[in-house]
Amino acid sequence: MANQSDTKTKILDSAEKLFAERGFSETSLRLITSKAEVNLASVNYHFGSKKELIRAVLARYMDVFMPAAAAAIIQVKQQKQCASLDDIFSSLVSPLLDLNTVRTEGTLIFLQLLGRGYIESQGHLRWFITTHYGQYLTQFVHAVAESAPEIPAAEMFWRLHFTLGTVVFTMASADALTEIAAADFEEHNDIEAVIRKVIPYLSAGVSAPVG
Amino acid sequence: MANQSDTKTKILDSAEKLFAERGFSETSLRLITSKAEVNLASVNYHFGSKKELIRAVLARYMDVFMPAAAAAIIQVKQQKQCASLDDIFSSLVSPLLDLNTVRTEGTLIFLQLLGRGYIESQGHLRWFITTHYGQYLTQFVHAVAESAPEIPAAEMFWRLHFTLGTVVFTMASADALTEIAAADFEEHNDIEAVIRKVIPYLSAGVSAPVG
DNA sequence: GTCTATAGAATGATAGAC
DNA sequence: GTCTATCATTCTATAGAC
Repeated sequence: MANQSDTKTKILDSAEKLFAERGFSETSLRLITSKAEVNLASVNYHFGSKKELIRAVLARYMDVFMPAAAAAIIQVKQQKQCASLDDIFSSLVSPLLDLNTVRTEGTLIFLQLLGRGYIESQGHLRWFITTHYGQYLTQFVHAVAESAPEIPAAEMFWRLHFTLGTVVFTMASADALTEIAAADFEEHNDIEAVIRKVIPYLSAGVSAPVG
Repeated sequence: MANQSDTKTKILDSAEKLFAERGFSETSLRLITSKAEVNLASVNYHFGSKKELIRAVLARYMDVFMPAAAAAIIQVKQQKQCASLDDIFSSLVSPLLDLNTVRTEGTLIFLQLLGRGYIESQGHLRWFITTHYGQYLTQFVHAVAESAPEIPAAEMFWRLHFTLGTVVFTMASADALTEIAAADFEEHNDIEAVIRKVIPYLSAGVSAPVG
């Protein structure tokens, strides 16, 4: 009991980093436990299975981010009666960057995990996210729809998924991209700089004239 | 020798489908050969290894698509002296859809493979693409940059990667998304419809005012 | 709660007969 | 060029001692 949460946390810390970098199926429990310096069997003792470990890793971020994001959106809608798309997207920057204070590289890891989960999973993660955090997602969709009332709902459905794709893919390759940008353009971007770059792109895309 | 290309083709046909659906590492050689109704050992006989099979699958599409895309861009630039971003992106639609005539679901499979390759690979596929098809990529980047001269080169680098992310992510989840759209909005989209939907989003994003 | 040891299943790859 | 048989490795998961 003494070191329970210590071992559990060591596993989570080690796992989230490796999952974000290499993907879920490319990361073995052996790698996780050796980096965490705990015994292989402890994963199954504390989490039951690899699948449940994956969900626990994601939940630790979602439980922090989702309520914070919801509060930020409510706040921006109170301050401006007609919040723009840029306002809505920008309001998410603080909750995202606050994840860096919770854990080293928290923002990057969270977004990479989200991307991996969306693309890799055969459904169990998508199901986990929508059933556990569906209320927040609905709230976000409504806020965006309000800010771009000229876009029909069906079109908005597609554009929000385009947006998710842009963010998730960018974050999954963020390390490689910042490296190339540094070499080719002598730009030195951290995660916040990348987020700030992507927002104008997203806003313009979501509110583009309907073909 | 008699059935050489027959077996080789059966393997490629079976592999590309499975790779696109499930990803590379989630697809075993056993699954590929059993669906292709060939012997397990034939993969290593014809391709040498799983890695080389993956490259061969991608190359079969790239060798068709890349020259066609290059020709389409040259053509649109000849017809209009000031081709817009929309013109450039739209010129790629035909080469993409022509892949459907080469193979059933060719367009979707190609784009899904591209996305999987970009995200999953630890470098060998990215290296393969840039060394074998780098000339085409450079040409494409130049064409886009010409059509949006107000965007600085470094910013354009980022926006083109945002664009790539949007496209490959959308295609990787295209099946799920069209299903949801059909259920929720009674929209029935094929791959061409999805491509036509994404182009305005991309054009607006790439040419968005620089923050 | 943590450890060793191992079961049990799956994988990529290959040797060698035909 | 195709087959069977198998090797060597890796993986998740668990039983049982401490």
